[in-house]
Amino acid sequence: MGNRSVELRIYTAVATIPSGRVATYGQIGMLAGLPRSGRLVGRTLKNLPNDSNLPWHRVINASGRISLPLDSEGFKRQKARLQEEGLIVKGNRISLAQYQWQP
DNA sequence: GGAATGACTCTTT
DNA sequence: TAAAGAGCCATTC
Repeated sequence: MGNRSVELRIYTAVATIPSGRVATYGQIGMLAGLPRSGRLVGRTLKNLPNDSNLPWHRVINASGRISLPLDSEGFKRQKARLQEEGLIVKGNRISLAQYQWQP
């Protein structure tokens, strides 16, 4: 098994989230082989280039909410993309019971 | 090596 | 349901 950077493993995990579903930061950490690394996952996604085609918008926090500031551009983009995929987003809330990805 | 950092999470109030 | 506290991890300085 070749050693891949933490960054790359997180990217790979995020890329597997299917359209119309969401995963939590902690969940992505687990899938990337980095348990309890939610904060790390969030920090890594923040550093993504704007032109990245990674489905970062499908990652939300364990409370079922978008973790970006409500008034930020990032928040608007994430919410819009999720809605485009058919999810119901009320304010910054999303139903994990209904949309959380179960790998 | 030690301290600070962040798109987090779990438990307890 | 919301708020506060402590815990966690890799990266950066």
